[in-house]
Amino acid sequence: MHDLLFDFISKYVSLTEEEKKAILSLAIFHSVKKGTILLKEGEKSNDGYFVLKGCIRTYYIIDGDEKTTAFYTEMEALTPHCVITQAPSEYYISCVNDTILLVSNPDMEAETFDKFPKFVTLCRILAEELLAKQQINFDEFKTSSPEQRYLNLLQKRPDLIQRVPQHQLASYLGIKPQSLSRLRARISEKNKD
Amino acid sequence: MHDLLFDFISKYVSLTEEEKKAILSLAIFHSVKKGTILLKEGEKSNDGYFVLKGCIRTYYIIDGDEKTTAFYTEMEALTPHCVITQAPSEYYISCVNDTILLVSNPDMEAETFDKFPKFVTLCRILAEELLAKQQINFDEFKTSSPEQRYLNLLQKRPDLIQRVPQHQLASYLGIKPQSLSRLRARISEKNKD
DNA sequence: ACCATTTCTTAACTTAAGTGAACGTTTTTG
DNA sequence: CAAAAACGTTCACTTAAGTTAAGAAATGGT
Repeated sequence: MHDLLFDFISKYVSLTEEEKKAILSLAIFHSVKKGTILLKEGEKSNDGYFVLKGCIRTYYIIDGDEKTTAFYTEMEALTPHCVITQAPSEYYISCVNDTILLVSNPDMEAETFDKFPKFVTLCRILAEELLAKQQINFDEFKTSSPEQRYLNLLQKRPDLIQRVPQHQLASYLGIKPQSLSRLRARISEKNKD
Repeated sequence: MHDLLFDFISKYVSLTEEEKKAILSLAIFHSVKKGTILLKEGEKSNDGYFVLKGCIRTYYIIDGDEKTTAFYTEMEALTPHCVITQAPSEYYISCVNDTILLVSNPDMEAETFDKFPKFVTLCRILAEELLAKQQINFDEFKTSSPEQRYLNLLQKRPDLIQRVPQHQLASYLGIKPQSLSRLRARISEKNKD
């Protein structure tokens, strides 16, 4: 499990043994059961998450129903908006499957940043890279139809379609569950020919 | 013009006079005319942009027509995806209005980061903050209809509706120019009562 | 193994966005 | 200044998503 983490980090900066130890001494690993809610709307929290195994999602409750807006799987990081703004959260975070997480918080980070400036650079690069990736995602979303978005997801993250319930996928694609059902029927109708 | 920049930075970290001088000696200010193309699809570039005054946009050309996906106005930064990936750009960047830009590149940044570690922290915080803001934007986009998105824009960035042509706004809202026209007519019809 | 709940699909109907075309208006530019 | 190009609106028609409701299938808990 630790190797997964260090292999990932080594893509960005090289760590000494001392630095690896520092991470392990500070990092808090959590095993979380499917369905567990990590953060609720209205709550304040300082926890950031890094997914080592499994899948978590963010969702809103609007007019009584859930709108899932993002999924985070292996080697993806989520710093909730409320950690940045120090305001109550606008959304929920919960576990789609049994998940192993690394949980961080700003105090712990500040300490590490002081001792090992390299980590500031690591976080800067990660954040910049995520930002660019996120922008491309958003661009693709804006410039394509629900059907194209679904086909695109099928290509790029087929794992999600396996492990995530349809109604959660639907709002992720920006449509209603019934529309996703219909859209899938339409596609498999086309593929019959 | 410099004051604008330093006022902005001072929200995140405090700079000594020496550090301010370092920025000014490295920073390259550019005045750019409306319509100028800063980056074309297929080109490689290492330039990042920080908008001091005016407005720039990113757009794709898909099936022969422009799809505008983002606008950057005063005190907003854009690091093009191709700077991160070192691959040819997928999109164009051009000036919506006459604009004053601060242009940076990784070499220059690396030098500054060495001399003043404080700038690494500044960039980390900015990137993390932008990432969180961007996520909320994306969430709002996914969970609302074109009409809601337009009304939302009217509230949050009324300046854009003033200075940006309708057909650019339309793709930014994820719809066709004709649909935006109709949608606006629908809204003003409602407001007559 | 059974019941309750949640999830997924289907269908009929409504609403809004996409499409193609026409037309008036504004802006550009030679 | 005049012609051309770009832009915005409107309209009729097509296509796909939203809505409401019902029932089938899968899942979970005891």
